[in-house]
Amino acid sequence: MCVAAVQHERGAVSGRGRVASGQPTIADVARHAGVAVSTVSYVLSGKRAISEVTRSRVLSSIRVLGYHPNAGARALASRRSNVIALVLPLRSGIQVPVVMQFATAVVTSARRHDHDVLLLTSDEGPEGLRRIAAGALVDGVLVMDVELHDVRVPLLRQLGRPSVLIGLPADTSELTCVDLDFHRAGQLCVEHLAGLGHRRIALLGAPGAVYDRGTGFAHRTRAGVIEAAARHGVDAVTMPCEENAADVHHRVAGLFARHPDISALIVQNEAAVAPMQAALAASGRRVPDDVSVVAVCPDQFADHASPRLTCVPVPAEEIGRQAVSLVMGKLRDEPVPEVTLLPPRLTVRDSTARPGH
Amino acid sequence: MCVAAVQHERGAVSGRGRVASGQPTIADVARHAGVAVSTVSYVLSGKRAISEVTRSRVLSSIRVLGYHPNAGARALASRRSNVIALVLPLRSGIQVPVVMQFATAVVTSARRHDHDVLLLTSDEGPEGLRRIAAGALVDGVLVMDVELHDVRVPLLRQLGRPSVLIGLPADTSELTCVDLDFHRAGQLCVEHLAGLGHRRIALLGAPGAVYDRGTGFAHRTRAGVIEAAARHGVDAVTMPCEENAADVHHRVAGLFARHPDISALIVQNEAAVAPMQAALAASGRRVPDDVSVVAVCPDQFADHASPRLTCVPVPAEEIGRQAVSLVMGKLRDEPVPEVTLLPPRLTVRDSTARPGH
DNA sequence: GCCGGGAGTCGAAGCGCTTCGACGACCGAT
DNA sequence: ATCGGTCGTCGAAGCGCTTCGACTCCCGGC
Repeated sequence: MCVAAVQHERGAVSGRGRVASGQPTIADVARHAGVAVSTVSYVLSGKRAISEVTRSRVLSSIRVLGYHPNAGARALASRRSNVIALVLPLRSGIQVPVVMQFATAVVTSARRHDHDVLLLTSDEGPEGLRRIAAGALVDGVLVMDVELHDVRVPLLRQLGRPSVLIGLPADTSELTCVDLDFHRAGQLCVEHLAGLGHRRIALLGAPGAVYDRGTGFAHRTRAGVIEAAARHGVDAVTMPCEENAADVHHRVAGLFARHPDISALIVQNEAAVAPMQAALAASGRRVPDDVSVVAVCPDQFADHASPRLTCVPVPAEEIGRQAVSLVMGKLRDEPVPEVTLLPPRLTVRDSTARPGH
Repeated sequence: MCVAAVQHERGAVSGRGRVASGQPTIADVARHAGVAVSTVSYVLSGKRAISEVTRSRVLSSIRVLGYHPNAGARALASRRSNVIALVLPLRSGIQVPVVMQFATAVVTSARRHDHDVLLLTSDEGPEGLRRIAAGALVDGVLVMDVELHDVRVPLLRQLGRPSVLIGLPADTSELTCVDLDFHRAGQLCVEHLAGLGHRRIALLGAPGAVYDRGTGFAHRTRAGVIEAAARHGVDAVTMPCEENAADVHHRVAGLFARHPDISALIVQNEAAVAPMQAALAASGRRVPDDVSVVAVCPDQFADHASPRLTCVPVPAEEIGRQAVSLVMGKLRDEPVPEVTLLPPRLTVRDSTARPGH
């Protein structure tokens, strides 16, 4: 009906001369549909009852005009940006594919909750978090690669915005954390190997730097391995392991020199798997005939290796999904558990067997 | 001076009863510093001259109150969100570490330009782009993993927001694109090998799916290899290559069965490097004594392999930085080149040598 | 026939910021 | 003295949206 008027008003008399953005606004939609601005808003948000006839008229106007609500205006008025921050690590010792899977899962899940994801790297440090949160750019924060005594933890506590940590700091009070139960994962590996009859095993863990900075998952896996080994009467040697072929070779060689009777390896470092296989082959040991191998790594990776690896998959996608739904819960003021530990499971493939044939 | 008044007004008489957010606003800063709101704004933006004494008074009030400008309000008023979108691929055949490096570089560079990064995955498709851009959530868009005939390209052309593509579509008119000069990279590999005296070489390329969907870099590398091979009188066989050990083994075996005299391999698929080394070792061929290997992959990866690989690094960081500074240029309305191709360079390491000793 | 109450809609008041025009003060040039 | 011009500052008008009353119908219960 009054499309012409709309055009006229926007074209000629818009504001005090500022350039119009070209995008239709909610007012344009209201005019086009012959309703009040607030009605359009309620159609979109569903926060008040709207008659079916009005609703569909508004929706069709929206479609006709190609209207998309302005994010800034919406954030300002509603105090919700519909964006969550994802803080990713980018330093050494991270498992790139795991991080990537995780990020992907977070973005996908966030979209399902009608949120977008703002990407931060942890090297901006606490200041970046504060900027983002205090400026109301994001409604909530997901932090990955949390250390036992992470400097960001106190900040998160008093930030006034929902946050979820991926990984466990030493003190989880007043926080929300998700992670794989790495302690249990370590146990599972040992139990599997012990069940097969192995009596002397080794854990090739994460790079040294990861232990040093107190990243929880590395410590917890090691603890699980040691604990279960003791419980099953298995001898377990553990050592960190860098991500390059040279160090892996060196470690493996040294390991068998000192403990020739080791019959199984647990590998936590995905990047170490291939070099380790090479090293074993070079020393004339076959998998699984001479040495069994269990990996803690993405399932797909283990499946593509040769031989296919028995592994405890890191369910990056599941963790990502959980993390998102936990922040969303907190955004709705629902109570959420302080710590969510996902149960690991062990997938048996071709790299483990009874020792000594 | 009037801190008490501030407290009082915000505490008791704030608005019509809506809860105050707790964050200080620009009005609080203005009051605290005893100046007008606009003056604070100009101190922050530098868009008008402000006396030194006023400026420092305002800045100190900002520090005292812990003021952070509200992103939504700023975006609304200035029509700038100071956020750029980064569209990442998450499908098969992508080189995860490269993507990660790239994302990292983008975030870091964006921060240097006072922008944040919103992460999108390409599986939301064009609709996601439209939503983000039309809703003014972002000022500009970076799109990775562009195909030759990408559906998003027409959309980007008419989006009304600056965008930069990483990778080259078939038609680059009215666009801005950055990429490594993969054609030249292919040539470089061949030239290096030809210079060493190799006469029969093979390219183990990207996974088949990557060629099929017309991702530029794979085609361009292959073209460069073929072209340079012809020019140097070298026989070149090219074939796609999946990312799992089984396919690599199979490819390598088949290759040498058909062409026993091949003395050098070019590998484009980072994930194929390790399995390929294993396959060569299994067939009793040593690198570089029996077969030379050149990889197109991240430098760090090549340096950590054993033997250390001669390679043409993919300068993900550099591309990321370039992409960001190109969008920033476009945001400032500066003219930018349509296509930016970064020159590749070849790093000689231990995996290439003259053929037949 | 009257009242209470839900359903459906509207108008207007912000949300916190940027930016434009205006204005006083002060300068040097006429 | 007078005029024009900077410099520094202020006030106010939005930016496009959400949300809170308030208002009008209309229906059922008594």
